[in-house]
Amino acid sequence: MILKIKEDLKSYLSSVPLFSSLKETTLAGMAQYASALVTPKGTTLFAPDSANDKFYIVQSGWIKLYRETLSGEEAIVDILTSGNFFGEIGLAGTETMPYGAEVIEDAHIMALPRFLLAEEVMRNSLFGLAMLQSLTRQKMHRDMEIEHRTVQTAPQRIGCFLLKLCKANSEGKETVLHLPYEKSVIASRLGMKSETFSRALNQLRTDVGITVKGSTVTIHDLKKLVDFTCSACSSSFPCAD
Amino acid sequence: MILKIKEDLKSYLSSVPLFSSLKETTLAGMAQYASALVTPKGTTLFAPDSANDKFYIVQSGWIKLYRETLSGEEAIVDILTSGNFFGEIGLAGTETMPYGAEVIEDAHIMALPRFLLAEEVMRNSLFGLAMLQSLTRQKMHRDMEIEHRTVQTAPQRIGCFLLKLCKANSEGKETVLHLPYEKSVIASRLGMKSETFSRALNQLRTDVGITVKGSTVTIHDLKKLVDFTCSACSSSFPCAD
DNA sequence: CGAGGCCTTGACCCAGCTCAAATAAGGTGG
DNA sequence: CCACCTTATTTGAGCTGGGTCAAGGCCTCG
Repeated sequence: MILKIKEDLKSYLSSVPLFSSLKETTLAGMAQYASALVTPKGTTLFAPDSANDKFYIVQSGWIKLYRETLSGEEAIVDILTSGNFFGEIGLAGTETMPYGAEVIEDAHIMALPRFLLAEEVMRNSLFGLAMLQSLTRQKMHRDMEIEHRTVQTAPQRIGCFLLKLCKANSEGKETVLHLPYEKSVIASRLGMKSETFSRALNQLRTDVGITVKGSTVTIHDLKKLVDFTCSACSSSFPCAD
Repeated sequence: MILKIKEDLKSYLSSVPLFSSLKETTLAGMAQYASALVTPKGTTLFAPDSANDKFYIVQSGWIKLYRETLSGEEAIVDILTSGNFFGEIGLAGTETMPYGAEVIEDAHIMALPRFLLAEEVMRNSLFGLAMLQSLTRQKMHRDMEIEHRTVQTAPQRIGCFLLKLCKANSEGKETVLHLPYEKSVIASRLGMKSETFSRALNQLRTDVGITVKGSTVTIHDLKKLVDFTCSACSSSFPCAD
């Protein structure tokens, strides 16, 4: 399922914000070791608790990071897309990944051996700082996540998810957007079952006026949605992402 | 409520694991700017969303980090004790803290201006790496937290909490331990109401044989507790903390 | 056109929440 | 050290959001 293609890895790497402080020669060195993966939906990059010494950067598509219990229950930890990275966990000395990674929408991914990162952190403190900032921000998102799951209802969590999707084009009375991956995955990402997701979406439809047709959602009154959603959150729309 | 005492700040700083890579002179420099706070239970160090430019290291006692919604609901993000730190969030450029910090058991805390950290990260990449590892691990804990709240029942979450408390002295058939802070805070930390906590603790008493007297808990059969608790988790006791 | 995946709906259940009241546990001043 | 007040914890009763189980509906792809 995993193809490797050789093209201009270096130029891609240089376009990744995280790597903006890297010198040309460093990027070239990394490109030597990097591989580009073209992975179709359904590909498992690695299983939970498997050994792994790579660092991944998502170029396009969607990747799900998840943990699962002995009894087979799954908790989605995060869902990543273009520009996001994962696998940095090994920096803390862990040899195995505490989560698994699966492609949920056809993706292009770049993989680097992790030792390159550690080396670069030691050599280039600007890069270290960039990593630090990124992780700090990620940790904060987890905190938000925990808050959301504690204080928000299912329809509110969905509202929050929709709002994040339309951040960019928040102007105009009517916003049309596209759910980026399967509803059942969104449900699980938001910590609910898909039946609940379905019903909660209906509730949003009648209560705050959105229209759902397949994976297309139209928000007719943004303000109404914001009021409904953010009333049970510590930060309000447009919130720190 | 906050007293400043001048004593040997530097020697304390040098004993903090996070700072193990710092040179004597650096530590001395930091000590110049550091202040030691003696804070009684109930002290608010800073409110959610307040501006703050400090980095805190807990020497003793317990600190609660929390977020709260407009309607006054509170979600506890983390509870910290000796050796833990917080306030690093500013490294990511945020000027305000997305959470508040309150002392929940009399504490000694060290505060440093945050710019010292940023400086040191730039100067000393070993320190940068240490921060990075620490944050990586913290992020992973958040992931665990999210998993726990999704897949574990209330009694299981309590079991998990108890197991963490007796990690150190896990030998011996009978383990006696002390709840480190108020039950209502533990409840909230575990994402449940205190009524639920109380009932769930009773359930643990009858189902896995523990004894509760005030804030003292006796575990009569560790294995039984582990079996009960960890069956709905991706990692088993003694799990990566 | 048929098979297999998603998604939705209905019926019912239950863990955990809410409201209210009774107890316990500290903490304070005398 | 005691009486008193305040705050934490426990318990009871009843409710409900979201889960479970099972049956269709719908869409995609071979």
